[in-house]
Amino acid sequence: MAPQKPPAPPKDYAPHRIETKWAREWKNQDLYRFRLRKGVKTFVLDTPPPYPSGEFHMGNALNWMYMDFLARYKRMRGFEVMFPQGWDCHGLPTEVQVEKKYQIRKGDIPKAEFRRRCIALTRENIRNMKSQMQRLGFSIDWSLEYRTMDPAYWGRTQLSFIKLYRKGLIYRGHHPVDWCPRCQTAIAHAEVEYDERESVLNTLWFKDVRIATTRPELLCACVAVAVHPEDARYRGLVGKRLPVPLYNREVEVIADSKVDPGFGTGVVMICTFGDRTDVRWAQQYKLPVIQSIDETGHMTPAAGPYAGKAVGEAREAILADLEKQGLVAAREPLRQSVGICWRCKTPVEILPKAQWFLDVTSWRERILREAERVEWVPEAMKVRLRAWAEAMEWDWVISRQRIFATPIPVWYCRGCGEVRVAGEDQVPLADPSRAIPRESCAKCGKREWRPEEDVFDTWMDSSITILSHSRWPDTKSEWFRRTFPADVQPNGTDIIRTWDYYLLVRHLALLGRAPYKTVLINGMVVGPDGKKMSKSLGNYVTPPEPIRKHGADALRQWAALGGSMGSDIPYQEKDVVAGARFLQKMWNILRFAQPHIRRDPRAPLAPVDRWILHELAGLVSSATGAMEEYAYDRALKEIRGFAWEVLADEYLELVKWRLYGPDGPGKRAAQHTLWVVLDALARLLAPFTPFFAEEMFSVVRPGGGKGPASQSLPLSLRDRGSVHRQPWPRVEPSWRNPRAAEGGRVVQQVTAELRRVKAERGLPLNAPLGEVVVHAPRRLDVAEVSGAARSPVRWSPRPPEFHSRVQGVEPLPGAIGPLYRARSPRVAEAIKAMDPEEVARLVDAGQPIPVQVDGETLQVEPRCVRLQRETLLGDAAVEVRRVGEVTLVIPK
RNA sequence: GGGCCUGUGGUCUAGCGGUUAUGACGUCGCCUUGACAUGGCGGAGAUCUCCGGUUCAAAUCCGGACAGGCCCA
Repeated sequence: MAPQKPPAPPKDYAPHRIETKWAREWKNQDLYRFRLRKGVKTFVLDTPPPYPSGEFHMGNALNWMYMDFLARYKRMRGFEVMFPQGWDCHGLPTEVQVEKKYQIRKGDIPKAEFRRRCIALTRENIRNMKSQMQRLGFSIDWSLEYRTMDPAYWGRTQLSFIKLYRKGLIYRGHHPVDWCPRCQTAIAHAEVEYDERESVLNTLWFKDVRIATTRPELLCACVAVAVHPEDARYRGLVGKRLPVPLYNREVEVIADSKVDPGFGTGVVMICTFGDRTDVRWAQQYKLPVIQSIDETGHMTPAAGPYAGKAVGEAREAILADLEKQGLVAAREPLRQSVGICWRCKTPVEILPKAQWFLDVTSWRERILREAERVEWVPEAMKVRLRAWAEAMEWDWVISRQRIFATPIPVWYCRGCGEVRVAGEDQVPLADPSRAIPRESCAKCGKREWRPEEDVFDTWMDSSITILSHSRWPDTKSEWFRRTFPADVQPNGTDIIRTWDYYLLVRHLALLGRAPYKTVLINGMVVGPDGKKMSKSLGNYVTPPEPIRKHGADALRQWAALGGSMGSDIPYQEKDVVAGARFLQKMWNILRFAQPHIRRDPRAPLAPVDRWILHELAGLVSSATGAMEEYAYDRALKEIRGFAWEVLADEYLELVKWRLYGPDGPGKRAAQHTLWVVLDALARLLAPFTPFFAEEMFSVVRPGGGKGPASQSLPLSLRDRGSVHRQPWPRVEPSWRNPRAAEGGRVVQQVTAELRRVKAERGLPLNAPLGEVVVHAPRRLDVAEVSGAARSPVRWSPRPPEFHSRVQGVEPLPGAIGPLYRARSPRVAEAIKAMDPEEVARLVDAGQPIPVQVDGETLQVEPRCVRLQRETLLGDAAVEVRRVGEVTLVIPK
């Protein structure tokens, strides 16, 4: 069959058609499958599993786009890349969604049924999010997909619990915990948010002492009163006992320097527990603990007549009674920050509860030391983790009172309360109540066991993701050795104190080593107004909208160019539009080039060909450097700049005359050079605009990996190979040729200048100018300039026939400073004061310039100055232009 | 209240010891030239938040002030 050219591409780039086409092809090819291969280095990303809320938001998108740039780049650099994807399924938000959807409370139906509904909803949400992720073109290996709600996954959560328990790092204890009365569960310190709320500061009479409190309902739990030890007003008070109003009790007055004498009256009551300071004081002074609030946020019998009332009601009732007895001295509004539940925004209470804990406080130093050894990008983010780890004063509460979560595999002896933890061979254990041990209690001999009803904190699941995909606990296998620890842990600034911290703690406890080598931290997406994106502010945009309007490749460019790694990125549609325009420009370049490109390595290159290859070499090395530093903004900016300004605006204009001209060495050189440049560009663009790059690659190499362009029928992706399986461009030695490149650069500069002259004269680009005389010290490729400018050109080595006058001398601080240090300003002044003609004479002769400074004569080297020359017109019939060392004379 | 980060043309942003201070969007003028008017050429527009200091030299380093953001209390 005769060779046949592929049909000409349509005029407008249609991102949807192209992107969906390649997405489909890639899916069929299983392009991103991770395999262990002999002699091929692995590169592992441990990706944070998103919570399947049903919506993949812009912040997720930014995070994953960074991961994808990295994964694609590393793959092209020859690594076998593991880019897994998982889902952090368990958790309160899903329980709340299910309650809403079915109009029930979770206690209304059997737990197993409730769980089934949670699973069904999660599946649906995952489906939605997954399709959004696929539309963005992430090179995820979906065969590694995991869900924390699958037994294969949460079995590992249980196994890790068992192992840590045996190591003595997990214990059950009776500790104050943060408790959400609405969700009726303990929550971790990291799950407590703070919110400024309006409340009332009440000043109450404790006999003749006034005490300020925002929570009078805690009077029944008041166990002491505290003042600052140096507060002169209360010196006599310390050690005395004061009666608690309404309750027939007396408490001691203690002195502690943590009391702020400026707050209220300088006297505070200590209640178990109003806040974290109360917890500290109760421990320090061994105060009794009175639990006044129950799990549902109602007063306990300890509150006496107020028992059973909700906290808010109790507060009002107590205040009313205090007023009646004249015990309220003052009431004033107060703005204070209140700890609230991250999920439902209900103020949290601190309650003493029996819970499971993971020890993190006793080996804090070790955690800090390991964090120090990890590479943080950007570096400053390390401080956040360190500060968080240092401030950790409570152990991590790992038990929760929820339904949709991993069960804690434990039973308690009904006789003596002895704890029995499941054996490693019993996991995954779906329901401890259906697997009651048959053995009798080793301690008391009784054979009745009460199953644990609590479940694990979701972070217990999600902080072992990497163990799931490195197939722990089989730590001996090659698979494990080559996939653990992860090379990069990418995530946002917002989850450093949770995700990065828990991952570190967990793996240090379990395996004695950090689970990642590098932590890559991205900033948050903010709205166009610079504020955090939120639905209530009306600046909330989700990826499908810009994708529908401009395509995924355009949105990906916004992510890459938005700013440097770690900085917050404003979402602005105009940036996405700019990305779409770039692709349209590239598309036009490609449409122009397609009939011309042809691989022909033996064609003798012209100076401009040398020049663009030299520029390409510079682009490849700086883009590579930027990619290595995760500086995606810099890399893409340079690639785009090269394609638009160097290739399209300059090179194409320079070689059109050759490409349109008759066949010959010059034409073939241009065809080949164009092919080389486009082939490299397709690969450079691949990490950022994977869909477009694939399309471009299919145009550049329709006939397969090495084959020349436009010489055979287009092959399928399978036969040709994907651009995403190609090596990242490297600088070919033949591209580096500074001397030849310099000749080409002069041609480019001269031609650009002539183009400017035409533009200024209102002439079309292809209009002739009349004979142009180019005065240049080095021989010039006249044919090239002449061809590109469509004008006769003559080269003359002699300086032009006009006189050039030296206008001034500019001292160069960069050369003078290091040589003359403190005298530099005076040296520069003295040079400026000299006769420019005289300086020019010396400089032209290559002789040092004698400069008088501080009564001394310095011999200043010519390289310390730059001459400013002015060319004088001989007669008015010509226009004179200077470009570097070159002078152009153009007929008017 | 504490820690960290950031203040660069109208807007967003790069640069982080000697640059004519980058680019994008916007803006103004000229130009339909055989890939592209979603384009080309040219222009206007920045005392690099302010005040001190270090240095021959500071947008860049140090201190302080002011403003914003994030995280924590």
